[in-house]
Amino acid sequence: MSYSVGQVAHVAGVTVRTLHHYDEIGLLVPSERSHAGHRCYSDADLDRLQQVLFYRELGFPLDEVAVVLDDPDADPRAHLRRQHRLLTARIEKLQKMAAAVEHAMEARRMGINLTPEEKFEVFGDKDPEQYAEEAEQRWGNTEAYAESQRRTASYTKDDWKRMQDEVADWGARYDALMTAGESPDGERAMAMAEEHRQHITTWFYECTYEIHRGLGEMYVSDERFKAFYDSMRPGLAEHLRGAIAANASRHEG
Amino acid sequence: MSYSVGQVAHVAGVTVRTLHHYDEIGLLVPSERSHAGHRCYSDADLDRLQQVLFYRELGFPLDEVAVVLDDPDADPRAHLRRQHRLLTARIEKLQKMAAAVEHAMEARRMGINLTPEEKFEVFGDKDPEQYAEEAEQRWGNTEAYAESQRRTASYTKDDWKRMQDEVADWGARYDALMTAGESPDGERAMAMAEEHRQHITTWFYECTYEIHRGLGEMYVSDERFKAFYDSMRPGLAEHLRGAIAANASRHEG
DNA sequence: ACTTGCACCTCACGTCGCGTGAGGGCCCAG
DNA sequence: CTGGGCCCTCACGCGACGTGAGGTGCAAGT
Repeated sequence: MSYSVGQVAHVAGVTVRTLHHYDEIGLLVPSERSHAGHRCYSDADLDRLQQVLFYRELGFPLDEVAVVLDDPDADPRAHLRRQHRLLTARIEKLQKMAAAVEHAMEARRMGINLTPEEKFEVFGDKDPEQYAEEAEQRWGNTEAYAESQRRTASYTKDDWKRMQDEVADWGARYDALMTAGESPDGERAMAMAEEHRQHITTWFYECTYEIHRGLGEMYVSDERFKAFYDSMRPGLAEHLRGAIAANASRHEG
Repeated sequence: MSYSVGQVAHVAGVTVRTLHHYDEIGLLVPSERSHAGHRCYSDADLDRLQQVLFYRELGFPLDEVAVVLDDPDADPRAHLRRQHRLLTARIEKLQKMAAAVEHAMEARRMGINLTPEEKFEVFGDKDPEQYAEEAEQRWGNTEAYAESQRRTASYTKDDWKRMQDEVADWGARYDALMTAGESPDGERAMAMAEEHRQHITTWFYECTYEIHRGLGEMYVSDERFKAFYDSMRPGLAEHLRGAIAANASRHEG
C-alpha cells in the first residue's frame, strides 16, 4: 500500500513538482523508493503531507513547518489543537476585515470620509493608540482632510446623487415617524428599518440581518455616524438602532 | 497634503521597499515627485494602496490586482461588494476546514481512521464525486485500508489507552441510562452529553456548544461514527444527538 | 520484436514578491 | 562643516515553486 507521486499529487491537489521540492528540502521525504528509483509514499507520508499543506495554507514558511512537524514533544492531538486555534484566529481576523469593509461601505453611503489611519485599520497590525500623537503631527488636523476628502467623495456622479436623494427621503419619513411617537419596536419603525436594509442591499452589498444589527450598533457608537443620523433628527440614531434590532429579531427567529 | 514613502509605509504596515516595488511594476505610481525626486503619495494613492493590500491579502497576484483595479467599469461600490463576497467566501472555506479538523479529532478520539481522500477533503478543491470511480481503481478496496490504518492508529500509546478507557466507561453508563428509559432531553442525558463535551475539551480542543451540536449531527450522518456509537448500544447515536442538542440549548440560550 | 505512450526520473534555469545591502544625494541641527 | 535622518537608484539574493529538456522503465498495440 504505497502511492506514486502522481497519485499523491492527485488526491492532495498539488503538483508533482511540489512533491519533488518537498523531497529536495527534506520536508517530506518518501519513506521508500521503488526499484526504478520512483518515490513511494506510505500512509504515514500522506498524513505528514496533509499537515504540511495545512500549515502552508495558513501562511507558514516551509522551514517553520518542518520545525513544528519535527518537534518531538508535539503529538497529533497537540497539532489538531493548534490547527483549530489557528483557524479560529484566522476566521476572526477575516470577520474583522469584513466588518471593516461594511464600515467603509456605510461611510461611502453617507458621504462620510475616513482618515487614512481608519482606512488601514482593516489590516489591524498595530496598536491604534500607540502612534496617535505622532499621527497628529504627521497628518495635521482633521479639518484638512474634511476638504480633501470631500473631493474624493464625488467620484461617482449621477447615481450617487440619486442614492443620496433616497436617503434624504427616507430620513424625512423617519423623522415623521418619530414625530408621530412610534416606538422602535413598532410595526412602522421595523418597516423603515427593513427599507434601510433593502437600500443597502440594492446599492451596496447583501446586508444580512446580522450585519444590519452590527451597523445599528455602530450608528450610536461611532460619533460621525451618530452625527449623520442625528442631523436628520436628534435621537434618530438611537431610535433606529432599536428598530433595526427589532426587525432583525423578527426575521431571524 | 501628500505623504512620503516612510509615512505611507508606516500607516499601511508595509516596507518602503514594497512601495518601491509597486512603483517599479506600475501597480501604484505616486501621483507626484518632489523637487528632490522623492515620491509623494496623495490621498487617492493611499486609497489605491489600500485596495492593493486588500486583494494581496486574499492571495491575488499583483498583476491581477492591477487588472481589477484598472478595470474602468468597476466603481468603488463594485469593489466593496466584491471584497465582501471574497471575504465571506474565504470565511466559509476556513469554517469548513475547522469542521474538517473537528471531524479528524473525533475520528482520532474513537480510533476511526479516515481514507486518504477524506483526509485531504479539508482543502476541498475538487469535485468529490468526479474521481470517485477512478479512486476505486487507484486505491483498491476499503478493506485494504482498514488494516493499514489500524496500525497507524497506535502512535500514541499510554494516554491513548487511558482515554479509550474513559470512553468505554462513559459508554457503559450511557447504556445504563438508556436501559432506564431516560429521555434525550432529560436531566441525566444532558449531564452525560455535557460530560462528553468535557471529555473532548480536556483531551482534544475547546469544544464549544456550537461545535458539539455539529458533532452530534455527524454522529448520525456519518456511517462510521454512527456505527461506533451504536456498537455501544443500538440507537445510542440518535439518542446522544438529542441529548447534545438539549444540553447545548440550555447553555446557549 | 519493435515502437508507441505514459508516468516517472534528474538537472537546471525562470518567475514573483519582495529582502537586503551598497553607494550616493538633500537638508536641517549642532 | 560635519553628522544624522530620510530619501534615491541599482542590483543581487531568496523562497516556493513553474517549466521545459533530456533520459529511463514498462505495459500495450502492430
